[in-house]
Amino acid sequence: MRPAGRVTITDVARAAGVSVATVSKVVNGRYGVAATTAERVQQVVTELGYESSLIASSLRRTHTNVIGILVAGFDPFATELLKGISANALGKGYELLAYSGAIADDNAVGWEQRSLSRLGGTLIDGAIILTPTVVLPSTTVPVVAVDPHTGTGGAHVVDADNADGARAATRHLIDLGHRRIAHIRGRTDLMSAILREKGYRQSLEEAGIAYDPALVLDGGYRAAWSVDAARELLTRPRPDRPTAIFAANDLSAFAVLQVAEELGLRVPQDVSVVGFDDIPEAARTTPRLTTVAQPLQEMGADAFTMLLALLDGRTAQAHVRRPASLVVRRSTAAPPTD
Amino acid sequence: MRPAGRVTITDVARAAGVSVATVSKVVNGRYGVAATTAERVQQVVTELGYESSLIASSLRRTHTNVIGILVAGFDPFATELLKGISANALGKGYELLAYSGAIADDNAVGWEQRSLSRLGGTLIDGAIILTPTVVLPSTTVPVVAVDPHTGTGGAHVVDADNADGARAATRHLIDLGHRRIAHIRGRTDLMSAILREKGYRQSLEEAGIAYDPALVLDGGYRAAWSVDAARELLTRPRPDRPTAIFAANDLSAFAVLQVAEELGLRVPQDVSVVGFDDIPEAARTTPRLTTVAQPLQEMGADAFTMLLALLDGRTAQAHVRRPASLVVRRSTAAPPTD
DNA sequence: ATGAAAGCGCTAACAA
DNA sequence: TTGTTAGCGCTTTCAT
Repeated sequence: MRPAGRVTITDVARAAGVSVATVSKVVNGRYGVAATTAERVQQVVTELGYESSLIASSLRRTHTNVIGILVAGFDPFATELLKGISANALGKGYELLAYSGAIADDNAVGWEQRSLSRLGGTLIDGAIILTPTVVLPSTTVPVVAVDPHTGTGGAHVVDADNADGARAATRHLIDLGHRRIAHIRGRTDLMSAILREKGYRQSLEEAGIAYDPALVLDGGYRAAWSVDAARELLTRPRPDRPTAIFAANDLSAFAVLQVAEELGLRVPQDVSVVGFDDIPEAARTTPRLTTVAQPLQEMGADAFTMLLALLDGRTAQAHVRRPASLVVRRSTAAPPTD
Repeated sequence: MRPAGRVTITDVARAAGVSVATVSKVVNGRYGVAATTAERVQQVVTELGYESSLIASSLRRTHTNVIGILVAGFDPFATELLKGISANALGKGYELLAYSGAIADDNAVGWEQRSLSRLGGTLIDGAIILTPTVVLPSTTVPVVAVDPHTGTGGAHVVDADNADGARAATRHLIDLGHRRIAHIRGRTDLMSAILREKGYRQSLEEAGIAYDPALVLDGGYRAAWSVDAARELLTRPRPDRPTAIFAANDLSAFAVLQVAEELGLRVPQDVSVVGFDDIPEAARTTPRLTTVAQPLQEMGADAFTMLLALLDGRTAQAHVRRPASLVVRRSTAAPPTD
C-alpha cells in the first residue's frame, strides 16, 4: 500500500527491495551501485515522486547548496535586493531561501543573530544578511552584509555611497536656487542616516550656506515621526519656513508630501521635496518624487557574487560600494520668488 | 572550553550539568522543571548564545510556526505578493520562509512540487505557492495557491479578476474612439492568458465591434515573441494597422513601446498601448504605461489569512477573487484622425 | 555491490 | 523533578 504522507527514502527502499543506503547512493549519484539496481531504484523514485527532505539531509551533510537571505521583513528595500540576488543566482547551482525571522517585537533587535543560529551550520551554506542592525560575531558560515546599519564591523559588506547621494540631493536643491533647505534626519543610531546627514552638511558648506540646526529634525526613517517633523517645518511663518526639504528616506518624503497637501502647500511650487532610496512607490506619488536611487539590484547581485567567492574559498573584496544617483522627477523646482 | 562551531543543546546541557532533555524542556517552556534548575539553564543558554536549530527540531516536531512561500524566482510579481504576505504575517506568530527552488532549466517545470516535497511535512506548517504551473496533488500540509496558471484544481486559491481587467482595458480604448484594437496574447496554456483574451473579446462584442482574428497575435507573455508580434502589427499599411494594442502583460506592452519607437511611431498619438500587471517598471517607461493593476499586496494578505484559517482547522473560503483595476497613464489617447 | 549500523540535534515517551 | 531512550529521514563509514 502506498504511504499516506510524504514519500520517504524508506518507502522507496521497501518498494525497490533494497536498503535505504543503496537508495541514498543512487539518488546522490554515488559509485558502488550496479547499473541494473540503480535503474530499478530510479524508476521507483520517479513512480513514487520521491524528493529527498532538505531538512533531514542537511542534518547530516556538510553542505546543501542553499543560500540563506536573512531579512527583517519583506519591505520594498529587501525585495529589490532579492530581485538582484535571484537574477544573479540563476543557473549557479544554488537555491535561495529568504527567511524573515523578526516576527514579534521582542526579537525586533538581534533577529539576524537568531536567524543565523537557527539556520546556520546545517540548512544553509552561507548567508546574505540585509540591513543588519548589530555587528555579527564570527559565525560558522560565510556571511555577506548588505547595507549594515552599524558600520562594516570586519565583515564582508556591500553598500551604496550614502554620503555622496545626499550631497547630490542637496546640491540639486542648491542649484535650483534654494537656500533654506531642511533635513528630516533618519535613525541617528544608523550608519546610513549619519552619512546622509553628513552629505547634506557638506553640500551646504561647499555652497557657503551656513548650517542651521533649526532646520534639521528627526524623522527616524519612520512615517509617523516624519509627519510630525514635516508639520513642524511647514507651519512656520513664511520667512522661517524652508523652501525645500531633503528627507532621509522616501518614507519620510512621502510624509512631507502628505503634510504639504494637508496644509494646502503645492509641491514643488511652494516647497521642494527630495527623498532617498527610490523605492517603487516613489515613481507613483503626486507629484512623482525626486529622490536618490541606490542600485539595489546590482547590490544584491554583488552580494551574491561575493558570497560565492567566499564559498569557493577564494578571497573576496571586503567592501563593495556602489554609487547612489539622483533621480530628478517632479517634486523639485526653483523656490517661490514671493 | 567553548565549542568551536554552533552551540548545540548538548553544549548547554554539559555546561549546566543537566541532561539535554531538561534543556529542551526549559527552552520550550515545558512543565516539570524545578525553578532553580530552569533558571540556571536559562542563564547558560544566554551566556552561550544558544538558539535551537530549526532543522533538528523540525525533524521531530509536528509543527514549526514557519510558513513556506514557494516561488519560482524573486521577480516583481512574486516580491509584491511577498510584501503583502509579510505585512499581514507581522505579529501573528509565524515566521516566513520564501524558497526559490527553480535553479536550473531542468526543474523549471514542477518546481512547486519539488519544493513542497523538500520542505513539506517537516520544515513548514503550510505553504503559499505563487503562480504554480501544475495542479498539485494532495499534500501533507495545507496549501494556498496564488494566481495558479492552470485553474483552481480543487485547491484554495487567490487570484485577480483577469477577465474583468481585460474588459476594462479594452473598453477604455473603445471609449477613446478606437475601433481597430489588436491583442497580443499571453501563454495560451495559462488560465490568466485565456481569461484576458476572453475579456478583450467581450468588450469588443459589447461595443458591437466585429472580432478580427488578424488582430490577435501570440506574445507568450515574453518580450522576444511580443517584439515580433508588435512588429508584424505596426508595419502593416495604414488602414490595416491597429490604432491601439492591448498587450496581455506589461512585458509584452514594453515590447510594443520599443517597436513603436524603432518604427518612428509616437505613443499615444499614432498608437495607443495598454498592458496588464502594473509591475513597478510600468510607471517608469516613456511614456508611462496605461495598464491593469492587480492588487498584489492585498492578494498576498488574503493568501496568508486563508492559510491561517486552514492551519487553525477553520474552514476557509475556497476561492478569493480580487478586482483588477485600470490605471490610466500616458500611453493611451484618441486614435489619429488622419 | 550491498546492507547494517551509527549518528546529525532535537523532542517526546517513559522510567527512575 | 530528572534522566534514559527511541527515533524523525537521511548520509556515511564499515562489514559482509
